Amino acid sequence: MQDIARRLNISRSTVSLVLSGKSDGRVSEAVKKKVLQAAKEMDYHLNELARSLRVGSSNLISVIVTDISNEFFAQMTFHIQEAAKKAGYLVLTINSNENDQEFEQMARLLISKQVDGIIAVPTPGGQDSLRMIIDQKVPLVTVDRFCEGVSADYVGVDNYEASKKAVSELLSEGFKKICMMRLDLNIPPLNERERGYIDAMKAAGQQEHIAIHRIRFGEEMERDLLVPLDDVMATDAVFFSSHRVFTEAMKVVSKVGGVPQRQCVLCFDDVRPYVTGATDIRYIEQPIAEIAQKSFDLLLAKIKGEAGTGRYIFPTRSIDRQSLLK
Amino acid sequence: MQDIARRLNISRSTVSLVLSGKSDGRVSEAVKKKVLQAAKEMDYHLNELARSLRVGSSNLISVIVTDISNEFFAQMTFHIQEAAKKAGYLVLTINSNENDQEFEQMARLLISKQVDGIIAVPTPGGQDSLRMIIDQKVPLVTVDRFCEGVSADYVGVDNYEASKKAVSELLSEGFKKICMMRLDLNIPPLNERERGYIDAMKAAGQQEHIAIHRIRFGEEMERDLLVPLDDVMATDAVFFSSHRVFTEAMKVVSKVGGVPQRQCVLCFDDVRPYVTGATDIRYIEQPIAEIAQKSFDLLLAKIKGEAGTGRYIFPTRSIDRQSLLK
DNA sequence: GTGAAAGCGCTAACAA
DNA sequence: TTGTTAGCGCTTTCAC
Repeated sequence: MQDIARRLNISRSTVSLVLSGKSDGRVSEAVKKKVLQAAKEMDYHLNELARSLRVGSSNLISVIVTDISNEFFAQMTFHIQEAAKKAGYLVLTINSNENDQEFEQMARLLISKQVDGIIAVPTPGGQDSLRMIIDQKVPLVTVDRFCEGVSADYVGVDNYEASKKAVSELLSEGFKKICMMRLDLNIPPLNERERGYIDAMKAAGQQEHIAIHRIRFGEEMERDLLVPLDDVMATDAVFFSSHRVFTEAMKVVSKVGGVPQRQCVLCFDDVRPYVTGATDIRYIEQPIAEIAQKSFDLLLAKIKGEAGTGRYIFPTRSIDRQSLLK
Repeated sequence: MQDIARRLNISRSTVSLVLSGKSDGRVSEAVKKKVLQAAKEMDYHLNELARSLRVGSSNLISVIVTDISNEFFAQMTFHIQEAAKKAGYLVLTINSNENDQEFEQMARLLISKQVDGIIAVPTPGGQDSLRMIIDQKVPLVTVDRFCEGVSADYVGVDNYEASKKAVSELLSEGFKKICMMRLDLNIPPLNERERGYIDAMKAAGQQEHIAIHRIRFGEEMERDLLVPLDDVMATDAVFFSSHRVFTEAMKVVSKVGGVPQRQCVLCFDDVRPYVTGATDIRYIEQPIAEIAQKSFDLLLAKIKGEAGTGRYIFPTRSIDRQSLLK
């Protein structure tokens, strides 16, 4: 900047004025043109770091998910990024790996980096980290998992009702023995989905068929999937409480020849691409794009200083065979 | 920092020394302890922006993919992020949406943000943007797609050989009429995979059965998939040139009852979770984790000033029915 | 072992 | 319309 000022025999502030687009009428057109010209010739790129330091905002936000390679979070992140791009923000994506310590450590690092805001999927015991973020006056929006006792915005769906409804539909179609497979993570959405399943089964008088298989995430995953396999194969239908457990289960099942034909599969989150054969697969759809957009809008409002804290629940849709075929 | 210095009646430089861990023997233990204590009490977070400005490195890198919601790129990004985390870097993820202008614009923004390096999946016509990055002396590693005429590191696989081999295997098993479905993007990996398919068909004397369906990405996708559907259904096997075209095709096929049982499906990239039923599904596996790790290692070496430019080709594996079952 | 002072590249109030 | 100046929060050399 100094360089281009010297070259044109003008001062740095004039150059700054032009380059940051605040020259409306304050700088003559002639000078303006010369500055722009010189900047292009020298392939000059403004140092945003210095600008951020000076003006006190980095135009950086962060999205902390448990694992970006999880399809649901990957899609959510994509939509947040596109919204952020339009508003002039870049996004740092972080994986917490479901780990409280990692979450906390990364949150501290982000605060150090002076991010303007954070959209986070809380880890199971992450209340303290969330509170720390709020204490540091960094705008925060939580998404997907509601965190009790933390006064941050929340965006998500009604997991209980969605599960209950979908399982009830299965029951009323004649699938009686329905078991559930869920990850062994103590997080609200999975717990809610389990409650929904249980209540649906009870309401249909099928309480003796309630069977919930908890799958540990990580090393033990394959074993945990294999152990109850015979029981699972013997049911009328299987309710997978999330995309991740479904895909992992399918990898295992593929080794024993796939899902039995008469069996119905219900899953939380879009599994349409998995409908390759005769298997009756259905799913509960969350409006990911809307959730992402809302999360970003809320964050932006918070950054701008507007906003009060709230909870935003989006509707889900049960996609059954019929919906799939039309 | 000033605050904590004042509170302890010492100078800012001493505080800085302690907090940045450069106090080895230069600061007394007593003072050190007091500083650390005070920092904790005041919930002090170092301003990395200022540090970056001063020392001239941001500890930020960026990964530019076409679309983070694409499973292959999501996984690649995950592994890069974990590698970066270990090395003390945070990563800005960007979607180019296969668009040269967006890529260029984002690259400029990243340079402004003073990122220490960029790992990029080039867009079809992105040579100029890549050259610009190199001219600005920002370390650059390209991945997945080789970009002719740009002297940047490249990490990827041998798409031609992998396709040729997998298609040949299918042919030798008796699947004769094999068609290929690919996205209508003019990018090296897809072109190479097509060449591999064609050469395999020719080598087996099946040139009259060569049929390549180009699917446009975006709005027209569903239509492009629907139009050749009857022809595709009539083949012995379908070779999908990428994960994305496969999943999109499956969404469409699910509406007409799924893949015919006698038909075999071959796909580039891991589709194991899709093996839900009787369909014979196979795939070509890229070692994503290794590719990601290598990309980051190369970038880090470049950042550290070591490194010469090179191409790194990783081996693929054909996963057939047998491998799937063991 | 500790402090004073300069400066990273930029912006913004104020002066000219 | 343009220039001068101070300072964002940190690191680092050099003197004490």
